[in-house]
Amino acid sequence: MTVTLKDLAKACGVSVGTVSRALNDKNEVSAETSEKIKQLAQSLGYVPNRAGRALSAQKNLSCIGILLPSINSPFFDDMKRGIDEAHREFKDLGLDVALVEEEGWDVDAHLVAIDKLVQRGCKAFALCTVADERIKQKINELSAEGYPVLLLNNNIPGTQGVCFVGPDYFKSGQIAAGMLDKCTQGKRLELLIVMGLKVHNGHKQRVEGFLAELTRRKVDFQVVASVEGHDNDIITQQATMQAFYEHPEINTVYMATGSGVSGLGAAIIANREQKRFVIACDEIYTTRELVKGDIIDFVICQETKMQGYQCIKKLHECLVKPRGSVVGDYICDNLIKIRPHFE
Amino acid sequence: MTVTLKDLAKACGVSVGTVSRALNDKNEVSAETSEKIKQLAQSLGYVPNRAGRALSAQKNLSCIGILLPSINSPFFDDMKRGIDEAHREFKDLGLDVALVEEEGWDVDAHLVAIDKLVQRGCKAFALCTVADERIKQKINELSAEGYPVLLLNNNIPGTQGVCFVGPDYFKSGQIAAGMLDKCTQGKRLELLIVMGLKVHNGHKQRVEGFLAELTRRKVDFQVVASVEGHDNDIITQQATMQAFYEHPEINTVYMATGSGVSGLGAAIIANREQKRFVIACDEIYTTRELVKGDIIDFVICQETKMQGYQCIKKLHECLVKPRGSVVGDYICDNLIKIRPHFE
DNA sequence: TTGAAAGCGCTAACAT
DNA sequence: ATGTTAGCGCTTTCAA
Repeated sequence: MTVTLKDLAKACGVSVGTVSRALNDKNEVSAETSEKIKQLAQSLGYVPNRAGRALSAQKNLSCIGILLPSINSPFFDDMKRGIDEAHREFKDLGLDVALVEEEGWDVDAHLVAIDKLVQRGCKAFALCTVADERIKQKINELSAEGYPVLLLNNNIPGTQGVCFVGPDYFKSGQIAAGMLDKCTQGKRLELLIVMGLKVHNGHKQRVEGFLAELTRRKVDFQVVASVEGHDNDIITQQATMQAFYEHPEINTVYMATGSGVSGLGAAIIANREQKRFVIACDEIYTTRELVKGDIIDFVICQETKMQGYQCIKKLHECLVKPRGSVVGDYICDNLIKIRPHFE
Repeated sequence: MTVTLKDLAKACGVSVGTVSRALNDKNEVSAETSEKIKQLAQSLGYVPNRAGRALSAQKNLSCIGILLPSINSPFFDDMKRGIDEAHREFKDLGLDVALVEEEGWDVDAHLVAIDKLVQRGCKAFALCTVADERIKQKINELSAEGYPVLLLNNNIPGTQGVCFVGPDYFKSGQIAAGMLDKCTQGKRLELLIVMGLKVHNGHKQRVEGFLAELTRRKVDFQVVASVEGHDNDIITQQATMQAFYEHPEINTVYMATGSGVSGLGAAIIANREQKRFVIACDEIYTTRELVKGDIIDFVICQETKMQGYQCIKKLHECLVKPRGSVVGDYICDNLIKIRPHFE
């Protein structure tokens, strides 16, 4: 049979209350007994029972706070679906979820949003935000106070005691390059690269991975133009059309961001007489339609829904597990999708 | 606050015991009260609390029985990892798992294995087996007795009251064809198709999807040869080499099964002077190595680990939910993987 | 600093 | 057919 608190209590000659307190680092227990109990728990292979804990926690259930820059951004739809699903699943395990949505990546707005979550009494945080100094500081503060903080989708180097749930952007770029190499064997590539937001590390890393892999594979290529779409449809369309106009030799397009893809689509369609190979990133409704219409050749997707699901699962783990135990990153897969995927 | 049994009891003017019995269809409660209680539960949006139920069930926890033809088949390694993970996660929710492994797809052996699981007292079943009449009958028997039966990886049409966890094989073939079309634009394809086992529906469906999609896309192709590898490395190698010998014009290979891929690899390497485009299925160690070595161009994978995880999650749902509620299929994704995925 | 005990939601055994 | 109650593993008050 599995080891319970009661077993430990009996074995140690103390009460269950004391064992519980020792294992949860409540500071009302003597260092000596605490040590003895922990050692015993270790050697007997004690694993806390989630059901018991959940039931007990039911009275004052703990809340996870999530920040998403998801307003007017269909990219986050699937992620929210994943969050909802996990929310439903973990509710009866004593967990609640508070979601705050922002429009875009404004640092001040994000700081306010985080404070809002704190004020709501959240006990753990999943943040999809940017690598800004003040944000970093806020994260480290929360972390120092003992709150688990998880970075969602966009990693922020230089932050403490957190884990990351999101894709490997560099590899995403490498995979795009690998596909291109397979599909255009030998042909010289005249490239247009469409970048997204400057504040988003991932978009940059994708381009780096993309170029690194093209180079490593000795693909014959040249970056003819590189434009910034600012994750905006109109800007993306204009910038792309101008690039096509100035550099009609462009025969390949790599778009390193998911947002603004409608603009890309419009630009390609307007220049349809010239056949170009087009790679996009991330799966939203528009992208699917463009792939189905053979405007985009393939998409490198991230498992967005899974990210939403996992960030809750991970934080639940943090809250349930004994304090200080490591919770690893969840690096999701880069999925290549082509037309049959969407039909 | 969430609705509990106690709330329902109070609202109905009966005891919690009666409510519990009514909701779980124990036949010791009058049809009348039962109906009333169920209606109220519905309208109040009662959702049973997993933690409470799990804790209560802890005394006599229910066991899930799994049958896998996994002996000497690395394809199932990841699936077993997924099963282990889910097993660990659901243990403290009152669930146990019994795994019976077989070598290959022998009907008699599988029937014996299923009986073994029944004798062990399993309350739900996940079966990776074949579409044989006796097997179907056995499944329908179990189902009729009220046991949830889930078909894992290989669906069996004509079975009752079950759900399926596995890939869309037809689409897998379509995707292979789509990729081929993208990568070999315009070139005429002289095809070798390597089939797997006759008893496995999936392999057949892959080939069907593959040919259907090539045709739909008006790809210029011809199936020069089609061999059976019987999921065996030696046979696959010999058959492939002979096909290469008899039809040196073969410039494309589609292997619709995961097992026997070492044999395919050996055959390709032995004929390396002729460049051929090679598509394989399913991800095992050997496949990864062959992709890294540029012997295989890309692989269409199924989410094997996820299948292992989900079959337990689904069956847990079946056991926990009120009897008769529908549990949908889990159709996993077809993942295209190329070299950067494995590096 | 520790022990004792209540209670979280649910099921099953026992009592009526 | 229905009510009552013990107990699953855990946390957290309340006493000591």
